[in-house]
Amino acid sequence: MKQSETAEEREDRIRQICARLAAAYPDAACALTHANAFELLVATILSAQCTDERVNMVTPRLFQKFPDPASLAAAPAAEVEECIRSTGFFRAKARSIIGMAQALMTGFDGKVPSTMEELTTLPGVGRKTANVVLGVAFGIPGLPVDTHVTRITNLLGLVDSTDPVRIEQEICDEVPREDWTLLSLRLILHGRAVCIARRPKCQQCVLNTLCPSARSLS
DNA sequence: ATCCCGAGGG
DNA sequence: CCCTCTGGAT
Repeated sequence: MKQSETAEEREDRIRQICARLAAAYPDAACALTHANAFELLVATILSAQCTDERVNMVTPRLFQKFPDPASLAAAPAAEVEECIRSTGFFRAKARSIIGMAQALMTGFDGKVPSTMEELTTLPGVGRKTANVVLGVAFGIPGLPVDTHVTRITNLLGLVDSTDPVRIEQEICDEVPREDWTLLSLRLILHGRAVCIARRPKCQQCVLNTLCPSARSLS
């Protein structure tokens, strides 16, 4: 049986994990196509339980028809639903983005707010979506915890929880603030390319020797 | 805990 | 067929 690592060993392992991810994904960036904070907010809401690639297929037409909060706030639900159908959860997502746009118009002068407290008052915007917008659009450090971050941090033995808030707190507590946003983006890239949920490619994983869940052969 | 919901991979 | 995809609201 492997005994639990000391605080120092853990700290060092986290540093190495961050370093190897940085080397593997030096140019990590948000993959959601967007021209401004409003578009990013819409795209991020649409990305729930859906690949970013598919979101990018529907947003050009959506933003052409509804380019700003004012037009989206006044959009017929059926028309929005038709635009975003292929992203799944289309009725709930249409309700969310239209309601979000209306809330921007009535409460925020048509502008996307830049605080966690304000963002999470918007329909369809939870902590994960808010963290994406804060980090990518406003450069405010945060750690969006999605399905990939949840899976990988648990496999790595850095956390033992599926509670996003708890994961965010525990990881942020041990990683420099300026690295939070990129770490999240890199974990997501890693989760898509290597540490795939269904069948992790442990043989070609740069975190192989740092991961208690790694298998040497499949 | 459950629902929302389409699309692609294995 | 079953699982998963940058979740959030009830």
